[in-house]
Amino acid sequence: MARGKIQMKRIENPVHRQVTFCKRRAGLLKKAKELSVLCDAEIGLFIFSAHGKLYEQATKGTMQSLIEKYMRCNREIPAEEPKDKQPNMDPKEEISMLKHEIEVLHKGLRFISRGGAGAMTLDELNVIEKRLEIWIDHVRSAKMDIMVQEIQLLKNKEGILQAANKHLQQKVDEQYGMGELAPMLTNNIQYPLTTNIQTQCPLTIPSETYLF
Amino acid sequence: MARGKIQMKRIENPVHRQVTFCKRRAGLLKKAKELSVLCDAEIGLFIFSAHGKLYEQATKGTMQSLIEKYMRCNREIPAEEPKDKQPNMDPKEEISMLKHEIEVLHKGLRFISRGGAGAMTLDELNVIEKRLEIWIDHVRSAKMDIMVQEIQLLKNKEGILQAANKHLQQKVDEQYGMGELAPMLTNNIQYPLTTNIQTQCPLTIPSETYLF
DNA sequence: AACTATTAATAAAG
DNA sequence: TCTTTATTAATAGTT
Repeated sequence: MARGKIQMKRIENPVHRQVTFCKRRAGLLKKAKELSVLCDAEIGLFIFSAHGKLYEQATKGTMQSLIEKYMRCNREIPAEEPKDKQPNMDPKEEISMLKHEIEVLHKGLRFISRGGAGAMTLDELNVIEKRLEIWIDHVRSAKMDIMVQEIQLLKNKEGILQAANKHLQQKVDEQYGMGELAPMLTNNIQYPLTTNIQTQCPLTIPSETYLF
Repeated sequence: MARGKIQMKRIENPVHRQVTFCKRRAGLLKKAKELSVLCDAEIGLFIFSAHGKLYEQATKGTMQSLIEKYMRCNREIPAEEPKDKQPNMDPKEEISMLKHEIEVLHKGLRFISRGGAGAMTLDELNVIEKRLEIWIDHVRSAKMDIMVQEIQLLKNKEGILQAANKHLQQKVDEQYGMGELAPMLTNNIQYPLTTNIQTQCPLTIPSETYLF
């Protein structure tokens, strides 16, 4: 537009590039403003320099509100509203429930925000979300394994005890039947079953203690 | 810039305004592109016409990613947790408010499960992430409760069986001791313990099946 | 930064 | 709307 035309490609000379950036940036912001004023349009414009510095212009309101409007426009299907499971409920109880739900939520948010200091991209958040799920899975998996193991142990004990019990009951029955029938088995078999079993579980699993 | 200069105010003639909007919009988008190319800048530009139609341009990547970058740059003050502004509030209004908050979270979840095709802000995604954790917690809580219950049940069974076993063992010992000592107890007590206990667990808990 | 020769954008008209 | 055209605005290269 002056003293000769230029090629539409990256200006290699850094000084020229910086100067042009300043000039054209100003021009672009100005034109955005003009378009907004002249034609009653809402315009959001942000420019990141090559070094990452931000220049912005939001006509009619804040950039935030414009971005929200932009988001709304880009959303196709609003999807249906989730209905209440229990339509009729005590209002106080309902408030309490909802508050608790939100409170827990905020607690979690604080946790995250303390760790993941501030700014993250969608991809980063996706990764973290996956990580969280994986972490939760790992902890849960470990706990599940332990609990399954414990359940199996208890079942085994139960089986052994029942077997022992059966034998003993049989013996008792035999003893009571001695009046009519001669005893068939008198070999004194030792049942160590009642002595070696530990009632105590290796783990306590309080129902209110979870991951965090 | 042609055939006379114009005042920098809204063009009242609708036809003129529309024409100018078309022309200047094209010009602005073009200049944004040029600045981006020439100076290696990232530019996000969106224009809403007076009637709400959206025109946009995002150089170097998607508008979504640019908005995220913008959000990051603007994230100096994280803003405090929104406390309850009005401690005493109309219950119905409060319920409505809280429900709305939760509804937003549900909306976000739907977004995620659909595959993240739509557009969301970083904050919305953060909320969703928290929501996922809460849901995982709820499901886990329910499963934990069931398992704890089951373990308790098994422990109880074990106790009963051990008690029965002990009694039976005692009886057996007494029977064997009859040769030297007269039987002390001959009342035929029935032990229903070995018959009523169900070995089958009400739930199967495979260690590889988790929440999703 | 300021200047200025040129080019680019565009207001008004067709 | 699209094209043309007269004019202004933007700006590349220079100081």
